[in-house]
Amino acid sequence: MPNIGEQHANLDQQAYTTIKEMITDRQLLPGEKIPQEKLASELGISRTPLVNALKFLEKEKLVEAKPRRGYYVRLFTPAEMISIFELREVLEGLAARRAAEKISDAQIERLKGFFTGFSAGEAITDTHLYSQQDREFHRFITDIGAMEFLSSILQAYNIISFSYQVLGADGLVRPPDETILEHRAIIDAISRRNATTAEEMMRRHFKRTTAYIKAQLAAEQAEQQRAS
Amino acid sequence: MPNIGEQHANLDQQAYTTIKEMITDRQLLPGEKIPQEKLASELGISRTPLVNALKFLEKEKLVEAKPRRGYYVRLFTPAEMISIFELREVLEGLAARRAAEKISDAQIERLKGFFTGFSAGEAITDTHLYSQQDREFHRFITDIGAMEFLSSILQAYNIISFSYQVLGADGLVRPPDETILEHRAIIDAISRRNATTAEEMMRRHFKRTTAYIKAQLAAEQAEQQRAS
DNA sequence: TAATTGAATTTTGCATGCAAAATTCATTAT
DNA sequence: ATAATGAATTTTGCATGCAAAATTCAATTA
Repeated sequence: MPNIGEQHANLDQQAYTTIKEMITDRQLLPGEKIPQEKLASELGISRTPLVNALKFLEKEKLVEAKPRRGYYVRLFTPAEMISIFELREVLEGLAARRAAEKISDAQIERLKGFFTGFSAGEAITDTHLYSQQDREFHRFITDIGAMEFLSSILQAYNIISFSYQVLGADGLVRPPDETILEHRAIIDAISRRNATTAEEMMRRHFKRTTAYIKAQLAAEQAEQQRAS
Repeated sequence: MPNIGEQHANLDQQAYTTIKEMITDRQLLPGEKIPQEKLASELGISRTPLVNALKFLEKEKLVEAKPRRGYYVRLFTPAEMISIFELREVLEGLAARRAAEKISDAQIERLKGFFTGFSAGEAITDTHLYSQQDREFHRFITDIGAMEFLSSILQAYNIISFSYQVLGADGLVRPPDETILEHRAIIDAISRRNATTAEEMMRRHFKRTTAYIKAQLAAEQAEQQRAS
């Protein structure tokens, strides 16, 4: 579900998607100035749709406009990273609640299929696969539970994908052995169509992640203090 | 806190604000086509910033773009109206929780000043005043509690102001005698800096409003059914 | 009279032009 | 050598131009 010009392939949308990818793929780095003329000609378009795309990305906080000085790729602050997870807590909590209310039998089967590759007692070694399933899992639930506005908020603010900026190389915030139990609890609650518990479990999942990030940031700061 | 080009008065922002007001003030009516050339010259600007503003409003769902056919003022569907209140439930719930954690002594005094004009036992007759305080009340709490992203989401999606489309002439969804107790419970929880209760009370407040709207819509539909 | 066709007009989507602001770079002064 | 000045260049913010698409409207036909 694209979030600006729906489907009709206009150049704004095209530029928007491309630049967004360039930022997520780290082709454009935080702090870097975005060269309008250059990028436009690279994309084979004029400055007009390029600038439109940048204006959208500005609203999503992916770039920063410095008036009369151009657009710069933005770096999220620790406070913002925490905010993103606090928002995901309540928004995905809502999505989980609604998913439990709306889910079909077929979708329950697919939901139960997540994380089956990882057996209960054993330590999880394939963190790459786990990370991938993690994202798909959250997306699956929000796709089912999200109604008007919710999905576009989660997408427009790039909350889901950009949450993954605090992550380790494997693309995970917390170790899989810790999160898999929470994921299973969410799957269980939604499968039983228990809306209240589903929301509760999703929120608990994010609360723990938020706490983890806060602790990590505190540790980092202490480290920096010590180094100076 | 404006939500596009921060403060530096650019024409995009100016057009954005003006059109938004024209929609809220019902100078532009739902379904109506927005005449670009005409509006631009009325605002004394060219089509460029005007169209930019429309693109932003499209993302906020206030207008709808029909490719190659122009922009139209949008009408919210009943399903969307309900979604808006469900989102406010979780978002303002989060804001209330954070407000309880962050609020200063001076702010507590101001918070306690809300709805003091309405005495406990008596029926509320000045619905206009109540409606105004209602909005200010919610805004006060979100201003205190909102962190990065939250305020811009609440604003960008126009959730607060546009929730007031289902309203009666007085600008209220539910009768004041019903909501004032809930408002007082929220004030109380935040003043006691009880974050959990504050969130709980705010959510309960919205849950009831959502239920009320759903009931009203169901009644309206039954009415229409009967008429045909 | 109502429906159909097509030419004239309007409007959209995007590129380009242009002045004002910002930046760069060479020159001069300290 | 570093700092200060200002001219040349680049870049931004917005208006305007233009082709393609859509709409309007008059003329024609059924």
